[in-house]
Amino acid sequence: MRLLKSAARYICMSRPVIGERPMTRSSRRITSEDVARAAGVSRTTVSFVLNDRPGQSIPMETRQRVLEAARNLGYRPHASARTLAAGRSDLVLLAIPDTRLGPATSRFVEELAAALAEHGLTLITHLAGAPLPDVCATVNASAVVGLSPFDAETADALRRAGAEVVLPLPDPRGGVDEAMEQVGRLQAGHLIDRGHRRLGYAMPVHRGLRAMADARLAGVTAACATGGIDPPVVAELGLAVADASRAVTRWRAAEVTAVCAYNDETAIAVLAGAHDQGLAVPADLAVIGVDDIPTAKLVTPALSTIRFDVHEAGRRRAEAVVAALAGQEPVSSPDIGGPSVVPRDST
Amino acid sequence: MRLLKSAARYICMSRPVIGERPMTRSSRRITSEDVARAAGVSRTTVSFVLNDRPGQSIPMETRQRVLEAARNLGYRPHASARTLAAGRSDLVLLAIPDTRLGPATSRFVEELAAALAEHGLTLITHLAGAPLPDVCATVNASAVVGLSPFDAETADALRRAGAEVVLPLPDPRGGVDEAMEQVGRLQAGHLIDRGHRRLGYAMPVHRGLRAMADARLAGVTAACATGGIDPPVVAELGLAVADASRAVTRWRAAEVTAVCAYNDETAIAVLAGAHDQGLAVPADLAVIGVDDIPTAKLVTPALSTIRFDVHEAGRRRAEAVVAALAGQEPVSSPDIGGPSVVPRDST
DNA sequence: CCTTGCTGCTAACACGCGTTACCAACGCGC
DNA sequence: GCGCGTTGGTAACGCGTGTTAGCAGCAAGG
Repeated sequence: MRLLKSAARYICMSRPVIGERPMTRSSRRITSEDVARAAGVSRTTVSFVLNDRPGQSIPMETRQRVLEAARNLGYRPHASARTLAAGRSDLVLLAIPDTRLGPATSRFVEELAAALAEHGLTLITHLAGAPLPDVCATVNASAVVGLSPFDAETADALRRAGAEVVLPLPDPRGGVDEAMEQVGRLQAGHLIDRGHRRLGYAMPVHRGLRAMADARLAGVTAACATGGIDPPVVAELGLAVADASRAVTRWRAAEVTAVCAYNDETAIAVLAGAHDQGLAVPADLAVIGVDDIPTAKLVTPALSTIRFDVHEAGRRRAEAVVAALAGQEPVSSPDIGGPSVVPRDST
Repeated sequence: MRLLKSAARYICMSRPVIGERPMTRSSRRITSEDVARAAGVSRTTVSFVLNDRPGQSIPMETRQRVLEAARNLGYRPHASARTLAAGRSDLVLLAIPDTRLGPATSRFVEELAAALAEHGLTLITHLAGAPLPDVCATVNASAVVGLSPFDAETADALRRAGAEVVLPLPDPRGGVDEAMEQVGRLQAGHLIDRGHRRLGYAMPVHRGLRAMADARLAGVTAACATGGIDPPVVAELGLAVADASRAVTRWRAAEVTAVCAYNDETAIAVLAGAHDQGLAVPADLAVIGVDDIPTAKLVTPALSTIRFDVHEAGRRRAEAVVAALAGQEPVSSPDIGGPSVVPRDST
């Protein structure tokens, strides 16, 4: 029987199929049948033991025999077969937007992956290339997680592609991301506390960042309203000295004394612009960024910024995913956790 | 028959299985059988048409009918089933090491993903969390790609986990990465060209970067030998002003006039250290980094650096993967393509 | 007439696993 | 003896697909 099978495979192999390679080493995969044979039980029993199926009465002695056989043989269940049979995969897909991802993101990913792993889930990240729903379908992800809320259309496409859980869900209130707004509020609040009465906002030109930038700007605007001052003077700039210099000129003309930047890179561009215009930071113009990238404390003057508690954030997001997979459907989008101001020399 | 099947599923659904959610919307997946029924042919024919199987004579009319049915129904083949049946997946796993990934990496990923997609392969990236071989087994990746060569042990584990292709392979010559060495040579060559006769090397403390840093340092050392000067004075530093300041003191004591930094972030730290010591760059100390991160041109003075041609590199790497999957086993590790010097104000 | 070959298609198996229905053995109460 | 529950397991089906062997139908050649 087994002989027949491998004969068939051999014939198959000998045909010049495109992309087919002769199986030189590790000729055959170790399946649960091998484990069963080695332990002297049936495949079903192996499955029961390895999956710790509750409600089954399997004596400790048999259990040990199976586990040992599996370990000795180096058995690893075939994920696709498992997915196919169970109708669900252990994969969580993290969609990272078309933006330059910084160290904050990277740490968030690590936390998320670790927290999901504790629940037997595997995190896969997707940066670019194939459209998200396609990738989702290809890997049979049971959950898709984004860094900021998906729009309704994308969320729907992902659902159709087989994802059971999509987080964060589009915000039904109108798409403003609460956590990002909070970041903007912290930036502006810090500057207002230091006595600034006229703020600027440094907006990135990159289109992919627009949604997040708008949310942060909304927070800045809100804080200005709360503090009783005018909304910020918005200027767009790319990561170039010339751009930044132009923006600084505009702000000076509007009597702006402090600038909230979309992120630390943009903030560093503003620093360069101020330097180009011969302005002193923070005396002539204060600047605050977001992210606390490693270079933030290395530039001159050291950059004030907003830091996220990514540890907490990753863990919370993971819990939300697990809860949603367990059936608690309407989990609200968990916020990026505890942003806080890191005051340095630029404000 | 079909009725029976869905009845059975209903019963299954009604049990309170852990993590099982009632199928509210999109009750059933669209399978190739649905397409077959809609087109009035057998499932086999559908498979032949959709996979464009050569050597089958299927009239254009039938072909069109099948394609149209598939399109109308929004059919998407179930990846796990496909993988299970074919014994091979369309997934390529990109392992990104435990290092802060910069924009250069991000662009490389985009290129790689696009190039692989042209061959019907899907790129998945893995940043951290579960051990790489486990992830590889979980997604049934048919190829695993790293940013720098794997060590022999890891490569072996990946093979055992089911990966058919692992790139770049461990270098049999002794583990020095040719491309990384080339980067170091360019850095040192540039400085020697400018007349410097005594170089320093800024080594990151982060352990995960050590292998790559050693390779780059080897390149610098080689260039020094070629130029007939002493090997570089190596100093370790973290991304903090105090660290960098100490390193700069050491270099000054050794009469170093120019420093090659592991990457741009480290280089910016060196700039901060020089500033802290009241030194002028490049007059007292020249500095060159690697990566050309966006902030490199924004700091004062603008940082000289090495830029990769990531477009070319991603494409070449993708071709190597495709070739290896097609059976050409001994593909040598393709180099990161065309690094070049970007001279700015810091040298 | 029979053979041969081609066209267009299908039945049936295999992939590796989770799951259900069922079974043998045993002990216990009647 | 019979019924019944528990323990410790197994045979068999289904998941959705790729692949192969094979089968009608038809035409051409002998």
